This record gives sequence, C-alpha cells and structure tokens, in this order.
Amino acid sequence: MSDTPFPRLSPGVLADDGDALTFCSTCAFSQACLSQGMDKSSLQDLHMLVEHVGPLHAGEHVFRVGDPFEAIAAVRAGTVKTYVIDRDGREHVLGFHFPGEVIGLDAIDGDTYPCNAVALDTVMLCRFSFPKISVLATRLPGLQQHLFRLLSRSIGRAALLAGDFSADERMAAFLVGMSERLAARGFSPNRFALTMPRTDIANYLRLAPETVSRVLKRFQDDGLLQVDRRELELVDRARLETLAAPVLRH
Amino acid sequence: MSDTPFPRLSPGVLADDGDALTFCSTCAFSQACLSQGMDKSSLQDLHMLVEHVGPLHAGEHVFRVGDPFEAIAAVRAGTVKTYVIDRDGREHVLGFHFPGEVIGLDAIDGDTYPCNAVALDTVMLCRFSFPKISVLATRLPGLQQHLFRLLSRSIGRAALLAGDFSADERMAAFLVGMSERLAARGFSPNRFALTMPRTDIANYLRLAPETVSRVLKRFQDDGLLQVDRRELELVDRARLETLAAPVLRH
DNA sequence: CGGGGCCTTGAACATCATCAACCGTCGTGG
DNA sequence: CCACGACGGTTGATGATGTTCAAGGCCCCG
Repeated sequence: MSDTPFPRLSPGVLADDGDALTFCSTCAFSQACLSQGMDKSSLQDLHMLVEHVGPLHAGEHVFRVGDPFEAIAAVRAGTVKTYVIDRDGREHVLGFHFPGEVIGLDAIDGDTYPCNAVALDTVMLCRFSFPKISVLATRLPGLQQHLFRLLSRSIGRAALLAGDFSADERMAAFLVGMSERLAARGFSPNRFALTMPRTDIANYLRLAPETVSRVLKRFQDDGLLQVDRRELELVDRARLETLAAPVLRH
Repeated sequence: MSDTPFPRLSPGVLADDGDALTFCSTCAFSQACLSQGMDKSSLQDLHMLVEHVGPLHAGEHVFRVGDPFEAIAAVRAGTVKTYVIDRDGREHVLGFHFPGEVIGLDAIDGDTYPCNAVALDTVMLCRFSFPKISVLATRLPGLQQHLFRLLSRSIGRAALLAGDFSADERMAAFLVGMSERLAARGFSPNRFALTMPRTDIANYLRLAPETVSRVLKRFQDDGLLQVDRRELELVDRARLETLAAPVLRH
C-alpha cells in the first residue's frame, strides 16, 4: 500500500465553469439539478435558499430524533452517520452519507426528524429549507423531478441491505457500494478510508464487530483487499463484486 | 374463534359523501389528497388520469422487473407482494401492500421497475400515470406534498425491518404492523387473515418457514394470539406490542 | 511511560437454518 | 363417494453461521 494520503474532503470535481456557480462549486445537489434540465437562472433561485453549514466536527450532531423538521441537507464533505436508539437502548445504524448525498429525506413525512444524524469526521453541509424548496419545485419541474428521484432512490437503497444475506455478501456489498458512491464523486474507487469505526460498520450490517474483523481478515488473506486500520485498498474488485452481486443486483 | 368471515375486500369506509367522488369512492389515494388540502376541482383533475385496473387474480403480475416504468398504483382491494429474484435465483420479498397503499414508488428513479409485483389474492388497483401526475403536482402543491410524504414514509418503513432483531421481535412487529395498517383502512385490527403463505412471510422477515411456524405456535401457546391456518386473532395485543416495540419504535 | 480507545483473536455458546419426515386440506378424477 | 396426489404447513433432529464472552494487542495521545 503506498503512502498517498487518503482523501477526506471533496476534491472539487464539480468545479465551476467560470461563471456564477463558483459560489457553490462543490454542492452536488445543484449540480445534479442542472443535469436534470434546469437552467441556470433556476439554479440561482435554488441557491437563494441554500444555507452552508459547517464545519461540524466528529461527534457533533446535524439533527436529532424529535428535532422539528425544517430542512434537508446535502453532504459537501465528510461522512454523516444516521441512526436511531430503540426502546431497549440498542443503537441501529441506518446509513452512512458521503459527499453529494442528501440526508433528512425520511423526515418529510412528519414534522420531526425520525433519526439522529452525527458527523463522523469534519463535515460540511448545504442546508435546504424544505418548505421553500417545495414551493420552488412547483415552479421548476426539473427540481421536483430531482427530488422525486432522490426519494425513490433512497427507498431502493434501504431495501438492499434488508435482504437475507451472509456476512461475506453483506461486507462485500458494503465495500463495493461505498467504492461506487465515492467514485461517483471523483474519489479513488479502489483506495479509500473507512471513516467509521468497526462497531458502526458491524451495526449497520447487522453483524457483531468481531465478525467484521474476521471477515475483513479473511478477505485480506484471500487476496481480495488490503486493510490497515481504517485504510483500505480493494485488490480483487472482480471477486468482491461477484460476492456482492446478490445484494447489489447489478 | 367465531365463524365470522375474514374480510378480504375493502369495506368501503372511504365511501363518498354523495357527490362527484362516487366514481372512486374506495380510492384511498385521492382521499388522502383531499385531506392534504386539495380542493375538489383539483381532485377532478387527479381523477382524470386515474385508470382502474382489475380484478387481477392470485398469481397475476401487476408489473415485473424491467418493465418500462410509466405509472404508480394504489391498491384498492386485495394484497400485492413485491419481490426480486437475486442473481443466485433466490427470491427476496420486499413487502406486502394492502388497500390504500401505493406501489411502484421505487421505480421513479429509473425508467424500469426494479422489482416484481404480484397479486396474492383478488386485487383491484388505481393506476396513476407518473409523468401526468408529476405535471399535475406542479399545479397542485397539496398533491406534490402528498407524493413527497408518501415517498418519505416508504423510506422509513423500509428501514424498519432492516434492523437487527430476533425472530420473535420480527414476527410480533409484522403482525402488529399489519394490524395497524389494516385498521387504518377500517378493517378489524385484531382479527384478520394472513393473505400470504408462510413461505412469503418467512422470506420477508428473513426467517425460515419452519421458524415462522414455530414462533406462531409458541405465541399461541403463550396466549398472545390464536392462529388457524391463515386466520389470525391477536389476543394479547399489549404483549405483542411490547415485543414489537424495538422494531416499530412507537 | 502509561492509559484508553479501538480493534483483534480465541473458545464456548445460542439462535436459527437445514434436512427429513409427516400431516391436514383441498381439488381432482376414478 | 372415496382415493389419490399436490401443496402448504408442522414437527423433530441435527448442524452451521454468527454471537457472546473474555482476554490481549496496537496505536495514539496525554
């Protein structure tokens, strides 16, 4: 494994094209809207209601269960973990959210957030008032469509890990999925850092932390990957994808 | 257990109030829109693009993986099962959909359906062209809001069963959840029929069919419920809810 | 150095899956 | 009308996968 640094902040792949977009060049949300067929003056409207938040530091919460719902947020940099505490006091990790991904969508139905969102490292956000973006969406069909798709995609994603899969399949799917999501944002697909502790990965995959340890070790012994503490390199991507295939359904 | 018949079709609790609504009195979708603040002329527009489908008989598909996505659908009567077949040929049940619930939401992001939907008994549907309803939603903020909430709710629901729970917790949550959803549509909350075979319940809960059998039997022996083939009566709802609490998070 | 997370490793255990057989019900056809 | 067969469901015995418990190691930071 080389000694190149592991990326933690957005590399700015969404850099502006030299015009007014400079004021939010790393905000993937508006970028996506553009590609949905929104013109630039519409994007101006969108940016009128954006609020840049951060930096938040590891352990600081973006929102908590029961906070009044007022906005969704796009992650610009860092990793956000969403989770709930059930009535027996057990934590359940719902997901990890990387740059370009949106949190708070599950709060739209209801007037408070149904889960907690916490920064796992240094996090930057774009906050979008939901009432305002809804109103805007009635004027901008492209924005409405983008929101619909965003919500729809989350349903699909939530259903993925819900299936009945082995520890190996889950782990492989987690790694390949993470790789794909990071790659879509311009990060290296085969070398990245696990920004979350093993306990969170385990909890998310519904495994014991010890199992995560053992599976990772076995994957390494089998030449599928190299892992050193939180640094990871996918070595045999093809075999990992084969393992992950039943889960990811590509 | 008495010999009253188990309801299978919508009892018409959403019956019209004597006016133009009669033409779709059992369509919960439009009813919900009304309560979202839509006026009746708007509802007329909505009904212009509704297509009533059915009856479909047990085993007939509403749509299949890869079918071009063109519409979402509200279940008016019967039970619809959604599922996928993974690359190893294993089936994964994603959910059961009762009257008043909407299917196809996970297809919005993409131009084909990502899952199969099949009738478990005699099913009636209201079909809504999604392109058309999207356009309408830009004119009717209440409709847009309803769609957002519908999508958001599905995200939350998908996350529920995804957690790390015991067979007992899963089973209790399934039964209580089903009871609540039926009750919300005017069905008896404590006496209802399991419209799906044990294998489907097991698959949905990520258990073996044998485990479902055993848990149900133990629940019956413990006085939690009475079960006779597909007919079910919740006897000790309080204890079932306690068991289900970690999953349902009420 | 020393302490505290976080992670790993090993051994015993539990839960649930698997395998195999059987049963009850229903539908069909003799 | 009854025999048969198929399907769905139940039950028991066995076993695998992953959890739990306990201990130790590594790294970072004081």
